[in-house]
Amino acid sequence: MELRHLRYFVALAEELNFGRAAARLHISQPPLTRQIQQLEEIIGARLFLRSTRGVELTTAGKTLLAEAQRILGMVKVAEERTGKAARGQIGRLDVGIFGSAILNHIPRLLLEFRNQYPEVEIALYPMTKAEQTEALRAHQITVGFNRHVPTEPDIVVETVHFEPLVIALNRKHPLARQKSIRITEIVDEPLILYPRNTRVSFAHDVLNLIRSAGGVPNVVQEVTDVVTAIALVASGFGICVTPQAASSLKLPGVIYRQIKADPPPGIELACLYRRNDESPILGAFLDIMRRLPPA
Amino acid sequence: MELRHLRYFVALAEELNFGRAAARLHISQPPLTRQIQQLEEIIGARLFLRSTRGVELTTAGKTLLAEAQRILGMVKVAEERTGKAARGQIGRLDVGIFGSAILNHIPRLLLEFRNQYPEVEIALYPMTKAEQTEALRAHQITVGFNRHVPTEPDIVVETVHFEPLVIALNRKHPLARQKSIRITEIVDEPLILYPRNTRVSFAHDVLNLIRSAGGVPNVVQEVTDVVTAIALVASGFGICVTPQAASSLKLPGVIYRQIKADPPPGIELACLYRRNDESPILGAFLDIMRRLPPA
DNA sequence: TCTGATGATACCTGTCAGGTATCAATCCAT
DNA sequence: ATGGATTGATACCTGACAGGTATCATCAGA
Repeated sequence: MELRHLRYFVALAEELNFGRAAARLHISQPPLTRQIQQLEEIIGARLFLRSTRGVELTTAGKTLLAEAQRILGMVKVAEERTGKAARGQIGRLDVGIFGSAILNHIPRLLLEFRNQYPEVEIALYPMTKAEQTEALRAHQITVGFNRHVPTEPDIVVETVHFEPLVIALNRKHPLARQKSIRITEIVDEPLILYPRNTRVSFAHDVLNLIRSAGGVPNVVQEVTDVVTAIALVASGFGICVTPQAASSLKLPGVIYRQIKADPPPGIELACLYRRNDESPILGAFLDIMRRLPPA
Repeated sequence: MELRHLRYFVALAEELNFGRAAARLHISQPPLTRQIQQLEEIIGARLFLRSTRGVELTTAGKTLLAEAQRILGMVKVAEERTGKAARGQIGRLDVGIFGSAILNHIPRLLLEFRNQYPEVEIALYPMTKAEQTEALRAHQITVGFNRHVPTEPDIVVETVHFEPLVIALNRKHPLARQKSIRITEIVDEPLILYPRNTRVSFAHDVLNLIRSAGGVPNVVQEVTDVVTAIALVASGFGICVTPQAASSLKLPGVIYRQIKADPPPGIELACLYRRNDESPILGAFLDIMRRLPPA
């Protein structure tokens, strides 16, 4: 049996007249007669009762009509869905995220993707950087987000977003009068380090920055969250280096200053995916990611 | 798109190798290559990633695979179901029944039909004889059962079952010594008539029998149910003419005797259906009905 | 009885599915 | 490196068959 048989059958079942059905199918009447006869032979049952003033469905014909309409509908849906899948408009995007990475750029990105591809399901999996690489290789996730930038041959690492670091300091601090501050100017300053006890974070970058400027980090306090860190700055405990996003946290007595350096120190949010991944959903996602304007 | 495309696609998606898939389909490899290319053109999307050591499904291909398998499954089911419908193995049989008619032959018949055609749903509608004819014409029922035998040009009436009438009488009655009794012998006997107040019943037949034998019915009591009638016979009120089925009701002092006549008087259970009804379910039902041995 | 509508049949033709032969690309064993 | 084996793609031919035209048989209705 071929879909042609079903298409012809449905047309005839709806018109109940060979001539009209044939016209609707843009063929002549004899081929339609033959195809219907053939279908009846394939099924092994008479589907129509013919008379000189039209045709009528048999019980078997009525049964097949319902089935045929469902099948033809499914074929249409299958064509559309397959096309959509090819264009990345349906399916699922599995995203590996690394804890705090979700706080900055990513929500906007996912929101934009969801708006443009509403039929793509987005699944988020919190996992470490090592787990992300592994999960990518095992096809458990399609993209991973991470701050770190490792280099693996089969995994592409693409920078999504660069967020400069800023220095938070008390308004009474002498350096507060400057628009921007050099790292060398703060090497001896009492430092509030955040976050603490986290395996990989920009805290390491901050310490390295100071060391490479020839200083010895003078950590007076380690805290787990950025709010506490800034509160300590407000109280005059010391200064704190944070991502720029934290500067939206306005506490009395705290001001934020850019770091004067070339290139400016900052943290990079990177996106990881398989080098040979041809998935149209990934393509669509990367496309949006690359086009998304910075906040 | 044709089912051929889907069949070939599924074979290739499962084998992931043109040569093997072609062998499975009993065709050679080049036509398969061409049909798959054609399908990709119809869908407007690449379905396979080819390499020199086999093929791999794309995202679109994976989507289509699921759809195609469902569609091909449905086609198979549609063929089977249509064939079954043609053979009367699925569908519904709507039966009109007339009150007490259900008590005798019909349960056995319906049970036998259900055993042979378990996938046919049986619906019973109690209705009068007039309603049955009407319901048949309106295609609300497929068969009706009735005691009466009207003659309508478009409705076929077929006798299902003939049940002889028997005479119930007290063991002390003089006629009780005979094996069988003539109608002429009971024309003057006190008669217990049952059922009463029923529009169409064998009670009329009983009265007509007596009248045509030259008697005047001597009705001493009318009762609504057969148990009361037989109880009155046991008490010696009179005799009663009942369908043979009632003789299973054994009360002390009551004996049943056949009626000697040619043809023997009795009641006919008839089956009604539309003369032009070609429904295979009806055909199957009538077939079973005609073959069913008497109780 | 004639007419117009219906579906079926006979026969022709062009398309296309499927065949064979062969190629190009890649991998693997030597 | 290199030849053989394996993969999918291409070129070209052929036969089956879908679809065309012409026509028939049947039957309802005027």
